[in-house]
Amino acid sequence: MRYHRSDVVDRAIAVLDEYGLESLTMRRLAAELGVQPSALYHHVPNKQSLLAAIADEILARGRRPRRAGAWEQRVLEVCGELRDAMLAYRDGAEVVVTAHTFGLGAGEPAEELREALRDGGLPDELVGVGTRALLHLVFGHTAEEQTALQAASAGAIERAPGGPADFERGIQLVLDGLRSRVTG
Amino acid sequence: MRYHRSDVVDRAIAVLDEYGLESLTMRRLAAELGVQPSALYHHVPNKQSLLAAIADEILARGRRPRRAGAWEQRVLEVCGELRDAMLAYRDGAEVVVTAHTFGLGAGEPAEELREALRDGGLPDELVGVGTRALLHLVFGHTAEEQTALQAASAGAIERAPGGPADFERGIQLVLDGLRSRVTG
DNA sequence: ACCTGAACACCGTTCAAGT
DNA sequence: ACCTGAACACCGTTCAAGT
Repeated sequence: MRYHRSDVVDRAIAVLDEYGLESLTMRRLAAELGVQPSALYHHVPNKQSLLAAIADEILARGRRPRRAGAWEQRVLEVCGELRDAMLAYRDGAEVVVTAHTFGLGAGEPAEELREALRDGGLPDELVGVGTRALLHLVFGHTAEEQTALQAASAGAIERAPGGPADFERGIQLVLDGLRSRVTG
Repeated sequence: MRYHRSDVVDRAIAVLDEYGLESLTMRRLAAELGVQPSALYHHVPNKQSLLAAIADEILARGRRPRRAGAWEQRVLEVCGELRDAMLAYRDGAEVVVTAHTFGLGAGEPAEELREALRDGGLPDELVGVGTRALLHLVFGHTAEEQTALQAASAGAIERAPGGPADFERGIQLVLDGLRSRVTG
């Protein structure tokens, strides 16, 4: 059987979700596809770019139709969508955050946030600062929440610090800061 | 010659700073110390805990005397200290952020931020949300800034999006959000 | 175009044995 | 207590050769 790049990415996400990031090796993925490890390099230049493709696909799968509303509402919607998308797969947050830190992927959601802030009437400079702040909050919170969730489900009964309520409160904090500059 | 745990951590930081995180292997570190790889396991239980110890040490080395001042000033001071500490070593941000995401280390700076927010008269619930938001901002911004800096110095002449000015603006955004709830 | 087979240059970690 | 030597069970990636 012959595979395409998307088959490789899809199967990689399945392996990630079932066995975790540390088990997602090129050799393991190849075995899962019934193929030699070297065959993967016909579909993907290396592991790093495969991980970037996985990150993009995880975010793409989490996309939801946008309900119109005030710009603050749109920001909350985009941030919530990002969080849900990452939490939908085991180690999803780690993969997405790592890819983003190294300048790969997550360009689309950033653009959507940027637009919302522009619609809010913020000066260009604040749009950039605000967008980055929101993304860092979403990524940081979700990564922490996911490791806590996974640790809890693995038996280590820790406190659950995050959750959707704390998540929204953090975003609201930044929104308040932004609002105080457009209303002031 | 016989080593102690702190010698191992110190040498690991030196290797990290000179050759980068991807070159910091147990085998490489052992060679650097003139010792067999297995010898390291007498000083450290595994690589993960070594990385956690490195993260703690990097933050400890960045500690500065605290100048008294308003609580907002103290927050800015702590955040700036964290950023500088991470930027002081190659891949320092990645090591510290990863350790923090997995629930290891960075407990001390979190406590200091928490105290500052309490001194600001914020209700307990906001102290928690605010502290986490500030940490995520600092970690996210610094990680991104460091990869950009290192990519730039490696020849890929990218734009420098971060820098201390953008950093402070992001923190100020959260401070504004917090202030709007204590003054309101 | 896509894949196999075989190799290269590595990893983290364990464990009996030495001093 | 600290270290050696040797092994175990893996990695990512390359490359000539096949179809």
